[in-house]
Amino acid sequence: MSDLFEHAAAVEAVFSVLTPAPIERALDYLAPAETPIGAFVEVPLGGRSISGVVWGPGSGDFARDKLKRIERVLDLPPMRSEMREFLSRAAEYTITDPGMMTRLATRAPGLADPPGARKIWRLGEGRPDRMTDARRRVLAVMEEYPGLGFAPSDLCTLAGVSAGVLNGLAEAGALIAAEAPRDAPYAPLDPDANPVTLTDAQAAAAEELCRSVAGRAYSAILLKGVTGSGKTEVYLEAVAECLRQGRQALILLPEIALTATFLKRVEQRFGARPAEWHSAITGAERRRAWRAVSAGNAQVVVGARSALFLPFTDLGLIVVDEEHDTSYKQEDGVRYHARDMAVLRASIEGGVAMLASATPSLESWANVDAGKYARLDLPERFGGAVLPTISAIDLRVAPPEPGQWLSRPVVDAVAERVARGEQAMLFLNRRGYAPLTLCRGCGHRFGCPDCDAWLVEHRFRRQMLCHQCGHSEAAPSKCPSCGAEDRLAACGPGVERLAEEAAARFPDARLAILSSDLAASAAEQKARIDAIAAGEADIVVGTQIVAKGHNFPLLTFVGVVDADLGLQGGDMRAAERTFQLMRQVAGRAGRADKPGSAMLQTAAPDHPVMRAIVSGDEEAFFLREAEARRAAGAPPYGRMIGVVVSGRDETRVWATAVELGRAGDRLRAAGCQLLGPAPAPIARVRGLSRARLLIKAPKGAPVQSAARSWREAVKIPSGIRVILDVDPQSFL
DNA sequence: AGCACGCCGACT
DNA sequence: GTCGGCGTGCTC
Repeated sequence: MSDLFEHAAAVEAVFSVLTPAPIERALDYLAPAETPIGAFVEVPLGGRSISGVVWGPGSGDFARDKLKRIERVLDLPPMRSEMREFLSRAAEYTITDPGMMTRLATRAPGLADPPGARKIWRLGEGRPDRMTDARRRVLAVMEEYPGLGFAPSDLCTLAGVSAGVLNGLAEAGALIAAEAPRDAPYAPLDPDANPVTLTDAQAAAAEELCRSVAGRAYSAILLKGVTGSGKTEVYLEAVAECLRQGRQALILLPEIALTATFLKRVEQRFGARPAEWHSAITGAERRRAWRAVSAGNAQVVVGARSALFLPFTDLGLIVVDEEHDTSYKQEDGVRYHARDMAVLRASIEGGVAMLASATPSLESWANVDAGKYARLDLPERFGGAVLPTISAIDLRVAPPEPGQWLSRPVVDAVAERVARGEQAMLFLNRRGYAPLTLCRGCGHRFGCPDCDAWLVEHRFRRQMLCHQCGHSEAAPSKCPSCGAEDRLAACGPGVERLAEEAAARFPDARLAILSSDLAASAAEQKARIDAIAAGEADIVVGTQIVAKGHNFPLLTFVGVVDADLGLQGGDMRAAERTFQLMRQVAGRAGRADKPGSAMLQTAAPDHPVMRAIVSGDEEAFFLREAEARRAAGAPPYGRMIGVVVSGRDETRVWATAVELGRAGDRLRAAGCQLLGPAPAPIARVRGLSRARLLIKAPKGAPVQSAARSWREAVKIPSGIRVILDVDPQSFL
């Protein structure tokens, strides 16, 4: 009898399970019929056991008698349908396998472990008979934090001992094993803990944002505020409203380095520390955050782009801070753009996507123009400060002296600031001493042996470096081709050479150079920046690392040595990137009581970018750029898929026109439009090669399989990577 | 992604 | 004669 009942209870059904493997579709498995859709499970696959998510009812296209059984259902809340839809659509859009996308959503350690207690060590009364150095170190750590318990692994790390030492101490009673609750809860955040006083402009913007959040429905808003306008205070008001609504909020930051100070700010505003999520947090913290988000107990998460894949239960707001920042584009592994995925997720969750920036991306300008995003402006700098005045210096009219790079007006401006005891900055976005070295005897040019770039001389390091592939060699004393000595000529400037010129021009000024390769560590870099901010330099010579984040309160002048630099090289985004970089760099100059100024040395002052930077009419500029993109079918107006091919091999012919043509025909047959440049150059690539096939594909086109067949057709040799490059589009 | 199967070079 | 390189293909 009871046997019969048990059989009746164990009715099995077929489910499709998505595994974190690059398989195009979910696989069918048997499981008890009552297994919930979305359940986190373990399944057998290819002889081993891996995690998976029950994606839906079985497809039925695999013989039922060949199906394997789900091994285990994990003790976790099932993945919500919104999350499954998000992952499916994100995978579809980025042309990755849904399993690989799901992998991003299940990356937390110990998810399969039962919730419960974990073992910790506490300090006991006993002491071992024999005291060793290692034992002393352990006890010293314990005594430094009296009353605290330590996880075994943490204690080992802190004391620099192996696990055996702890066991010895435990035997002597010096350490006592105890249990601590796993995953301590996050302290509740109070939206009204520490309200800040806002300016009228801030208050008006905050009110509008709060209205959107209170609407509990999808919307996307571009919050445009110049540097120093107090964007953060404003969007934290929206976070406060989200808390009042009882919904979760996610704040994305482009760089991990920014999270520590940001967390303090949030803690200050809401009275408790929010959850933190990025690649640098510990395993325990990761597990804690994932579980708390999943249970709805983490109200606010501050994190990097990967935080988009956390299992929120009710996500009411996603803030994308510095939305134009290129680090939101994930380039390795699964490729996605966090800004666009944030908008997608908000639209599925019924929440608000808030994109904040002083220099919005072209995509966001275009989406505002198309009515897809609302726009809110914070026009003033906090405290009534004004933006620096920006002017262009026509290098054809005011050329620097031969062998020099600074024009008269820039030299005069620097001299004036230095004389007044203020700080001046010279900006050149090129590392090293000179971008090209050649022999005046025989004309030999120093090129990279591994790729097709020139070697850049780095005089401080006494090396020749390839900025493309990283190759380095010692700086030469004579020409390797003709053997001539003293005939090597450095062509063009890098920051090091610029610093040399500045030192010669201003021998009494204190000079500082900021370049990513001149600091041994991140800590040293920060120390250098802090020293400059504190006034320990009169003239700062720097590359683009000066453009981001760091504040230089004494700086009142910025001279851009070569404003045209970024416009070379046919990058689709060259103009908008130049605009953003110039505005960010120029924006470093000036403060509330002392307006700054910036000069851009350019050979093309009539170029639309230069005119836009000088006039400040960025909306018109970006919309014109967007129009050009529309004409080319480029993002954000067409889904653009590039097949990027790169490798380091010496490769002969491995992509022929015929083979490309076949793949091309398939794509054209599917309604795709192939845009140049076609990857024909691949056929004659030497060294590190990059070629790009741009495809404008209509929705639903079989791009994935076409790209695969292309890859198969061209018989790409080993060592060559083929990746699909997906550019952003707007959702809805 | 893993992992097994499978076909060509340098070794006990 | 094998060990082992990683190219190709499959996983319910």
